[in-house]
Amino acid sequence: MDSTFKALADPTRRRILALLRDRDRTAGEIASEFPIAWASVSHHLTVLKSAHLVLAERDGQFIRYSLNTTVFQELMQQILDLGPTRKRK
Amino acid sequence: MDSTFKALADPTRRRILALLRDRDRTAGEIASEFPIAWASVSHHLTVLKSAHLVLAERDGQFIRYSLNTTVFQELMQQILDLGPTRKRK
DNA sequence: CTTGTAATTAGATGATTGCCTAAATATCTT
DNA sequence: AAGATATTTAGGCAATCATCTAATTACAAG
Repeated sequence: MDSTFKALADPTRRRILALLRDRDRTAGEIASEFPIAWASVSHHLTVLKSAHLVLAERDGQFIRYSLNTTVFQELMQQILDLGPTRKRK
Repeated sequence: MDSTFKALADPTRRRILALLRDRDRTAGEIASEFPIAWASVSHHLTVLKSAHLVLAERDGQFIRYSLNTTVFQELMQQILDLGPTRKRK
């Protein structure tokens, strides 16, 4: 889970996730939302991919990114485990 | 919220939160759980404090740390906002 | 008010991170 | 096959981070 939290530590990466929340997007669509070089965005996408927070799929000339919904479930559980102790069984 | 996510990015800090989940502890109690220098743990505690994830209170000679429960609520909401779109109202 | 214990702050160092430009790879179009 | 577009990979640089040792602050107890 280390890579997941590390991936979320960067604001650009969190904004990428927010973009993907509504609909899937190509790498270019994502990159054009940021004032940094495409290569840098590509790097961020690699980090998110390694953390399994997003999925990448080639679509012809493009690469389409989407949220990996299942990992968000696990992440939620992790955060719950960090938080204050719940009512005991 | 940047500082919150950054604070969670380090495994030692997440373990500190886990320790505080069950009960409050002094800085020394926390530090003795880790193989690193007390000064390093103190630094981690400062990061957690800056992120408002923990609260510190002096208790005589000691400083007692506890979880800041309210921030965990907000954090949960943040994670929810990053995740896949929920059914629209 | 001096000594001991708890904890933080200061300053330094090596590792990681985020960014860049340039080059490479993959696909589509002609 | 050659050219155009989409995206990633490579190599480098400055900033941030986790850690260390040493010095400092805060309180307690003689």
